[in-house]
Amino acid sequence: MGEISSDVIRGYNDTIILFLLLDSPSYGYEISKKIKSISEEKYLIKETTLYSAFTRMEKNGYIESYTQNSESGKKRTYYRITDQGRSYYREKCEEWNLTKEVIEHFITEGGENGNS
Amino acid sequence: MGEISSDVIRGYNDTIILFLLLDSPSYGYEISKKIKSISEEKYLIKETTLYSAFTRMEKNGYIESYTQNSESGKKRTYYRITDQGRSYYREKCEEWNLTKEVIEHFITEGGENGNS
DNA sequence: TATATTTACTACGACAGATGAAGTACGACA
DNA sequence: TGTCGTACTTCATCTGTCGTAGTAAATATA
Repeated sequence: MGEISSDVIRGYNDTIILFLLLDSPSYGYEISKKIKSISEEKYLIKETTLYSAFTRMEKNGYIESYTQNSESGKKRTYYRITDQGRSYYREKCEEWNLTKEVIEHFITEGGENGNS
Repeated sequence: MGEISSDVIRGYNDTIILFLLLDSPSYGYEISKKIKSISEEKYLIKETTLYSAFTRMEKNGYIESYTQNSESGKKRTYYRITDQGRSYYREKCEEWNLTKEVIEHFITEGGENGNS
């Protein structure tokens, strides 16, 4: 079920969100649904986590917001990735590869290794 | 240099420490040196992070401490992993594999993908 | 012998990101 | 009429990390 602890993902929520903005602007609800489906239900981002990430990233210049009415007339806040956001995303991808390598030195695969 | 951000490692410091206790008890200073060398200088855990992890994990029952004098007569606090600690470690290894899979859905390798 | 460095911690306060709880508001559907 | 889905916002709390600082003994260097 929801096996993934938040402390693990913590450093990557911004990256995940930016990934979903690479091709076109989007908004909170849509992004949360996409995270759910792309992760095959394995990661469900919390609403508060998502919206506070938007605020933070807009402050940092990684995304820009604008409001637009949906078909039904209801207003939505859309987010668009900036050039800064794109380069931050690229950095995080590189960092991920490094981090992965480092952590795997401390992980044992089968779960063997435990006595003597 | 120190490319790895703490938010990424955050969920894995405990796991890293437990890994280093799997085979034999150890103490703070030794563990920090081992993390440095095993990670090929890519990850240097902060002293405060390390010692607060000890406190937390002892409270959680993952490790036990005892003091022992080193050859020189200086006292050290050693930590020994418990059975609970071993099973927690195993869980975290499994969680890692899942997390890795999930995050990689949102990472683009070459850094391509950026315009339309 | 005097000093610097390494070893081996502890205490404290600050901060950032994640979260739970709660509330708002509109449209669709039954 | 009421519930569900969409689309958020506000607020207060928690946890882990980190900077700063201090202690103290052992070892290396001058």
